[in-house]
Amino acid sequence: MASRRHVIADDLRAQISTGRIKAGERLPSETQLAARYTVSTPTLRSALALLQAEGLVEKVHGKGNFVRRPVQRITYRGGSPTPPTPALQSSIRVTRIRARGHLCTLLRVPVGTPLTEFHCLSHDGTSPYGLARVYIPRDLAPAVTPDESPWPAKEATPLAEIEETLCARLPTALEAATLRISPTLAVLAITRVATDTAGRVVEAAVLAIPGDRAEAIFTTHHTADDRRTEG
Amino acid sequence: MASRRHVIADDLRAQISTGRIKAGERLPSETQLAARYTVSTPTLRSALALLQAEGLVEKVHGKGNFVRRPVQRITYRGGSPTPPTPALQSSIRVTRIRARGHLCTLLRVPVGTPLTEFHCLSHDGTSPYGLARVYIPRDLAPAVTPDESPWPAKEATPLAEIEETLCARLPTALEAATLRISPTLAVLAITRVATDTAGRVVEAAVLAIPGDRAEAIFTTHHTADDRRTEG
DNA sequence: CAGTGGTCTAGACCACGCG
DNA sequence: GCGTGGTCTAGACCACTGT
Repeated sequence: MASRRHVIADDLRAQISTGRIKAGERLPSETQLAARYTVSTPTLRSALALLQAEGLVEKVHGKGNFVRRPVQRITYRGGSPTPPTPALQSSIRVTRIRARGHLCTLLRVPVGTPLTEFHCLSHDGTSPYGLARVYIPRDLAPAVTPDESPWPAKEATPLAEIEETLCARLPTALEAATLRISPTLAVLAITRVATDTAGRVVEAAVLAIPGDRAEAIFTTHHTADDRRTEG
Repeated sequence: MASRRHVIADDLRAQISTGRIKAGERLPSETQLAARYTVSTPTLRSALALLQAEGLVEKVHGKGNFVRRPVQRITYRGGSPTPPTPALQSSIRVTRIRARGHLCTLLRVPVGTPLTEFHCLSHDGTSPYGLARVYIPRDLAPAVTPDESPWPAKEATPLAEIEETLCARLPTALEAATLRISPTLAVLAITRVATDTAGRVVEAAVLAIPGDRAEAIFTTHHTADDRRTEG
């Protein structure tokens, strides 16, 4: 029942949580740990893989295994048209692209429609923790440049509805690399589509947040007359 | 860049998606596959582990590796006090427990408060796919028995607000076993807390849905005066 | 360069499912 | 009992990071 790797993982987890191995610190090398626990290196590595999947340990090739700092939890608040984490450092890259494939479905536009893409990576100090790709039809966001407010004002088109679809999935190779997480650590993926009163999609956003530090909160108010709209 | 396991996984994935290996079918044994791809068994197993994590293949000890049937996607609709998947077979177990630990925080009740627990496992035919644990203070759900409607009527206490918190995490050992998913496949975890107009928590639910087949949708309607009702 | 993790091998033995 | 997957070993060699 209790395989060696679980015993080792439990022991290391305990050492981390009790502070015997502090956050940010490097673990002994895999060879040393394997010797200490008298197991082969593949076995020890599989134990570390468990801690990786939990987001507790980060492996850095050529350097070692490091205890991850207890990251502050990222809270995504649903129902808001504004960026998920407004008061955050983030590097934004703006590109002009044309709609194709899945984006056409999301934005309900024909293939080739000019779009503005915001590729946004949120940081907390050195560690990245949020990846957002926002797509806006260019005719609705006329002249957005990196110098201006990166999040285009939407007052011009009154917002009618925001639909957010969430799922848990493994990160793509690109997402794992960008967010510096293990490819085995699931991300919380949020697809947000905002439509205006005319039924046009004014914004589609695809967000990926590491599962170990993200949570999304949705609050639904029910009025006294029990108007059960929604779904 | 392209490690052997990825090449093998890509090949098997292609064979599955093109239908050369059909859903429900058993793959050749790991020994056979290892021979076919001229790799060692651990390498082949690590390739299968990738497909497992994607939810494409299910391993059954002593029997073999099976291609999972393309499960219909489970859609959880946010903002509703009713069970997430109403028209579904589900086995419900009702227990009377007393609040402790995390439940006290969730339900905002002191330790020892009598609760009714609904342990609910939703099925689609033979395969389980949703695990829900619903907790209700017993004084608010006076006489609920398995024979009655399992979901207590809430008309007595007008609902004011529902807060749903979502995160992506690995399943607990119990969840993985109950849902028959690999422990490496993330679940979408939803914690739903419903409060009535008096501010009391009338229901707290903890749901776990396999990440490969679940998505949660939240719709937010914005009225002209930008009043943030729910959805 | 030395030290680290990344990948892979060719076996071994154990645990499970089924006839 | 036999075939299956589950776990583990004791190495090997490659790739990356620092000095």
